[in-house]
Amino acid sequence: MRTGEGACPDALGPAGRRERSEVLGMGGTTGPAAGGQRAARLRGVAADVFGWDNLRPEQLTAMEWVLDGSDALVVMPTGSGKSAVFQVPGLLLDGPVVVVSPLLALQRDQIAGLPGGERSPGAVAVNSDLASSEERSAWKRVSEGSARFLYLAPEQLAKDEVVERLAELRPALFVVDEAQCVSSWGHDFRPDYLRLEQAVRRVGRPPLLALTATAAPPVREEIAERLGMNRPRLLVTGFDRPNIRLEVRRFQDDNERRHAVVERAAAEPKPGLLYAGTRKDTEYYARELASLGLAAEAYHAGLSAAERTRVHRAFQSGGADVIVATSAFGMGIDKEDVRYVLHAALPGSLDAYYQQIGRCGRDGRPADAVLYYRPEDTGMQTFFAARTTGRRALTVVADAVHDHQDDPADLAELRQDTGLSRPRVTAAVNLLEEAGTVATGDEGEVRPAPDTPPGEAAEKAARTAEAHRRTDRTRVAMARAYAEETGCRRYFLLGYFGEVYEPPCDNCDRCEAEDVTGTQGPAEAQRAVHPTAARYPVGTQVRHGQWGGGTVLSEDGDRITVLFDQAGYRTLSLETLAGRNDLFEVVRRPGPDDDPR
DNA sequence: CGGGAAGTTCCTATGAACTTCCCGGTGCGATAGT
Repeated sequence: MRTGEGACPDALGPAGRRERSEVLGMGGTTGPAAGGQRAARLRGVAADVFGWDNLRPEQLTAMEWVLDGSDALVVMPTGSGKSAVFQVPGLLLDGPVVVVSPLLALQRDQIAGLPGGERSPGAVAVNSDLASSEERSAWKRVSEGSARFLYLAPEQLAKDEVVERLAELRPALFVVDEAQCVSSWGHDFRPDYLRLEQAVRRVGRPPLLALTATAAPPVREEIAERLGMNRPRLLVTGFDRPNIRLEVRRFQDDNERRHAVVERAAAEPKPGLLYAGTRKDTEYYARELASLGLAAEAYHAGLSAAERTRVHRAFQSGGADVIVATSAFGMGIDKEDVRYVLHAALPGSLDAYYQQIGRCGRDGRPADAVLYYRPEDTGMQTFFAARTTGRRALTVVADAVHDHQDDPADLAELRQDTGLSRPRVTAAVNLLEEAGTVATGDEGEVRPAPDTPPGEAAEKAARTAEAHRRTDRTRVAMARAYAEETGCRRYFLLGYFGEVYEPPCDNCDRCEAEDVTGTQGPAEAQRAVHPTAARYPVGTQVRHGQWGGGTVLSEDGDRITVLFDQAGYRTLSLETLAGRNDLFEVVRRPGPDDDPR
């Protein structure tokens, strides 16, 4: 977050976002707390230590929750002072604050952004970059209290010695920053994200605070559940970014698409971001744009650390016109004046898409988010969604857990027994545990559930993995549905994030197309753009004979999109459903005071 | 799941059409070698 501007971070104003916050009781019962004295103390710390003279009401509310010791999930846009929510109350708590953050570079930036000198609240990061003497001194600073904030990647908390040290220090607060990673990375890529609950329990179960800029309702629920939050309070500020113009261009031919992407990137105001689907494509587009005279740089995880740092700096300092990147680029970027985000391929989910396009137009001035789409793009995303922990690994790990029945093994021992890599063993245990066939104890030992033979355990875990695959595939399907949407794109996108929105937005290609055609459009399209008479308003609770209970996310012409609790996202044809009360029924229509999730 | 490079077939041309095979995104931490 930005510091040193002498004011509280407040990006909501300039960006023109709707300053609507919702305090949603996911279990908690109260709205903003009244406590004037607590607010005064928080304001004092904000002003004296950080130099922020104003706190926004949302920030203050969340800070009071933290001070109260409640678990809380806060969804706020990047640059809106999210970090302040733990930094300010953290200094009023009795004990160190653990901050779990996914990238070491992000940890470095945050620590560097804290006030220095005498007023420094003190912050250290412990990770594999440190020499052993540096590591010792970092821990010493935390135990002496000269460092209040301890930044860790989730992998650190998989180590017994780290957990034991922390347990002795009795942390006063446990923060999970970029908490969407729990859902997006925890299942396979970085499985230690799904073991944070164990770690929190083992360090004395301090109050939990999860922070994220982008999380659709099912992601929020997964974060709360996976972290083991206790009746968490939920604060969500408005998602809409009205200054970002939404557009999708559809192509049959790949070469035509490539030309169109290059032309657009070259013609748009600078600077911009171009997301490509593969590393190879980032190099291709960067080369093409460079040949047109643009300062274009490719960025992906295959580059050396030095090269990545160089490109990152060039972007931040304004020395690059366009960065052509894979999804590796972006987290922690805080640049105000990005004018466009183009996608040369369909992303794997709208969660990823919204996060990526959210990186333009932070100054509130007009910006473009354009998706260049081919139906074939879903192929690669479906391929990624299909990869998961295999049946073989589940069987081997379930057997190993069972063999240790009388002398339970921890993850390190299971790794030795099975010969599988650390992430694979962790992912397998996560699945077995989610399926209820093993349980992890307070010492990190993994025990089989009573009366569950290993074969059955592996079978159940495989079914759990299959359910995750199905959900991932429905996320790809939703990204595709956005690309093929015929009504207002903002309405569709915000519906995905559980936000009620009244179209037309007049700032997307579909709304503009309707304006041009006037009343000549087909009745369906008219209804899609002006669905004031929507038969199934956003938030309507429904029940489907095959897919069970769900929530309506959007209505587009003769189709509605529903998020089913078990079956994921589905698009249903109203024609098919007409008169089939046995197949489909409305359980509850949203009222004015309803939770719009 | 789909694209693209490399290999194979047609059967006696010097390329075109087909088949096979491999590849595709995110980062931590630890290890091996300078």
